[in-house]
Amino acid sequence: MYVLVRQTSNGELLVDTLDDAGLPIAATRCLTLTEFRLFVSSLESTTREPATPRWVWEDTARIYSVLLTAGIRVQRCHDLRLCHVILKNSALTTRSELALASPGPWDVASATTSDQAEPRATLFDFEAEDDRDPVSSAGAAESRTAREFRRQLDAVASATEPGRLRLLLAAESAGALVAAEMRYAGLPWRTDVHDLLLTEELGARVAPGMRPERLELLAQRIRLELGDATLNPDSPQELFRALQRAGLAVTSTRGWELKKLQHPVIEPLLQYKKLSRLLSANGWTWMESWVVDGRFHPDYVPGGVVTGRWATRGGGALQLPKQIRGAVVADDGWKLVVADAAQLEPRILAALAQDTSMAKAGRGTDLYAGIVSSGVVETRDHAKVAMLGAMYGATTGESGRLMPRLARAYPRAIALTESAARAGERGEIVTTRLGRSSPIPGSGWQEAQAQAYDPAATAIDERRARSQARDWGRFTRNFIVQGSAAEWALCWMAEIRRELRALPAPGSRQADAAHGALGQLVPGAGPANPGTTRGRAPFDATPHLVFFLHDEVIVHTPTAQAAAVAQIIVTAAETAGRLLFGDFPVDFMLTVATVDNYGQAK
DNA sequence: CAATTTCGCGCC
DNA sequence: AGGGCGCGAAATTG
Repeated sequence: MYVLVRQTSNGELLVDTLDDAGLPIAATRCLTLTEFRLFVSSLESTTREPATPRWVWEDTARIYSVLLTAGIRVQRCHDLRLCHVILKNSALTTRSELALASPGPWDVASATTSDQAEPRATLFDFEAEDDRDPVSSAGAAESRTAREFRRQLDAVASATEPGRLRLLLAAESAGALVAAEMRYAGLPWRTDVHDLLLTEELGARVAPGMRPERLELLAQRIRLELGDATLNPDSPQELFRALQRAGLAVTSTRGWELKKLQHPVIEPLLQYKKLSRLLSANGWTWMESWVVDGRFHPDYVPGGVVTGRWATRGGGALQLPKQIRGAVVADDGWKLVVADAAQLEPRILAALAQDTSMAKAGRGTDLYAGIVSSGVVETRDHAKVAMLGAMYGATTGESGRLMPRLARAYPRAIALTESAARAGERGEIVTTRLGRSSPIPGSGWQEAQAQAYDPAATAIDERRARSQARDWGRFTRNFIVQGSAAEWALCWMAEIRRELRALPAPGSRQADAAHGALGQLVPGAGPANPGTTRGRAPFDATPHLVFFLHDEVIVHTPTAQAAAVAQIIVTAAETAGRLLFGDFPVDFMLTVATVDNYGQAK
């Protein structure tokens, strides 16, 4: 069963119950949030999967944040905006009505800021009456939203491999739920620990715009070594000129270039860059702007990257430097279960290519170590560099030299990456395991290629065209692996989320009920970080996902349930592997750590 | 002066 | 010396 939900401008919800074909089976109802909460709980508590309804809406980021704030959680959804993008571009649905239609409102770039729980104007900015499609075959009452949903169902049903797309759309939508829930719950963050870490590294906190002591001392050493008393080491231009004057033949001020040089200024300069980065990216200013009531609430953007990876907006959540991960501390009586998929992308590649030799190298062990013990290369480092080179398209250097050996040992895997690269060089699209396709190269790219075939083309034209073609080939080469890995990760998270919700509470029912009631009714009740004043949502008292980073998750859990959580995460990885690759014998190994703070994990 | 681009570096 | 990002400060442009 599907239930289509639309927000009106006055904060009420329009609800349509739909059959499996997406056609309404009852009149539209208009519910307040309170009425809707009762509606959801009546449907979700009495029915078990797969009878549980799938909630269909335009934009999870927008509507679900409102629901979460009202204490409403759902099990499954279909995010029309995210699914539209997939179906519009997928090689599996090219002949569908949806893909063939000229660009419409569903194709506009999402400007969703999901900035807090206010119901904003929706895509169509509709009042109840405006959202009607007069030409709909289902009758004048069918909304444009419902019509889009039917278009999506049709596209899937007529697809080359509907099963894969169905899984992809479900996983993408589940990811959107997870993203909204993680943003809502937030990552436990101890500002006092963060401050301590910063003070150890940089010196005591100073006013914004000032340099903390250790940074100032380093700046003075740099000025001394370069003989420039007024040098501002934050200015690449000034620094570049000062280095030139000191006789250092640099082409930039990048750290990796400086590392190769011998000069007394190099050591303090590299140190300065590192600390300066810490201060500006994750210093006290960051802490004040992004940590609220002991939680860091990044805005995750599912589908924010063309490959299907997530992006984030605000706070740089996908780049939390290792230096400050110690500030991510579990609440008293709680633990963090940190899990990351070991060598995820090579394993994905092995399965994509059905390369049993490569899969075997990773069975029950570190995949790179397995490549070494198979005698392909001598060291783990070589195995890693070679594999990364194969997936990213390295042609030169050490990685390039090792490639032939990899190609001999794993011909199927390497052939797959090569064919993806060749397709991209020809301007063709490539497609992930579940059916997400790469974009068509832009008009500039295509013109440059066409121009190179013109009889009047110069050698420079040809060289530029070849170089751009290779660039796009590296992109498509990586796309199939990165994109399929993102799909695996979505399935993994969706499974974790589902199993966490089904986890029975430990101990007596009374204890659990008391805990839940306290958490719900008493602001600040329950385990809390120092400084936590926010009331806790009901589900915040049970294990829940708090962080995701491409191939890594963190679950915040009461200590008593940590072991069960770890088991759920491991089992979910196996399930995700089967969902994507069926019986193909590839292991998706995890490193799992149950810790008090994120800094202790690996 | 504000808006936009570039640089450099953090993460996977 | 290769893929994907986001961000802050400096540098440049309008």
